[in-house]
Amino acid sequence: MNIGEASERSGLPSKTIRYYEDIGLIRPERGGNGYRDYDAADVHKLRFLQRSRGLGFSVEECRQLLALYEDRGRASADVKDIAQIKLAEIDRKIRELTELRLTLEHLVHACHGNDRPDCPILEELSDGG
Amino acid sequence: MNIGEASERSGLPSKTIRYYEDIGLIRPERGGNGYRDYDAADVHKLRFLQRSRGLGFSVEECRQLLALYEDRGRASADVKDIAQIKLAEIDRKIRELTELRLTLEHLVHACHGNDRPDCPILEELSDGG
DNA sequence: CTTGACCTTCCAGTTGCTGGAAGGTGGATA
DNA sequence: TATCCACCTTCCAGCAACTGGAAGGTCAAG
Repeated sequence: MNIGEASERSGLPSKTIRYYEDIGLIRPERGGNGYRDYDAADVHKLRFLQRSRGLGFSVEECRQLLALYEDRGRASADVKDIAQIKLAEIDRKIRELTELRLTLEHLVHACHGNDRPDCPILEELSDGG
Repeated sequence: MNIGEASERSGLPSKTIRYYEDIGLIRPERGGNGYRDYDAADVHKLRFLQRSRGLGFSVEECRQLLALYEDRGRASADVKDIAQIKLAEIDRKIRELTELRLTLEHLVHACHGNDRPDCPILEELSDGG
């Protein structure tokens, strides 16, 4: 099938699919007209990529996961390791954002938000609290 | 003062300070030797930038905040608006990351993580659950 | 007078795409 | 058969927000 159909079936834009080919994640056949020709296995891989990217794995992590996925003899522990590292990263991000949220919310509440020039938000940014 | 000292006092790397000049956020004087020469007001702005970037404002938002900060007659409501939009964005990010976390945690728990090849994480990525 | 820590500019790379230009191909229609 | 349009191709450029490095100028100390 052409890239348009592969795009529909995988949920990835054609541009992204070509990009994934550029960086060596997939290698579809080519037809006599130069068009890329995707088979079911290619679409499967593309969906795999779409889901793992959506779960927050970086492209390089997806490359590892894909390699593990294609290696029928790999240990599930290898996959679990990657996922656990990712989980810790997500936890850290959530913590950081939550702190940020608190600070910002505090500032927003402190600001009366009228047409007068005095503003606790700018004061905090300026003075460092 | 030279860029090195401005860097120490503001907490921003010299590279970043030069970059902020490139994109027009600050304009320090130049000495006869061509070195940038920062005064207290410059360092103040740099610290302002350092804090607002740390609070998750984009560089363009920082530019707006800086303009508002320098406009002695601005309404605090303008600043509050920007901060509230940012707050909503942070909330959305936290929600998304929390969902992500749940999915991943579920997968990690389901995977026994041994040296056998069957792995629920890869199965999920492959089949779409 | 040389060393080493600064400073300068400029160019390239990072991540993960996305947009657009210029041009070839394929199938339906007039 | 001509033409049209949607699709495909490649390549180049750009986004955010820096960061790294090369090549070279400046300055104070020993």
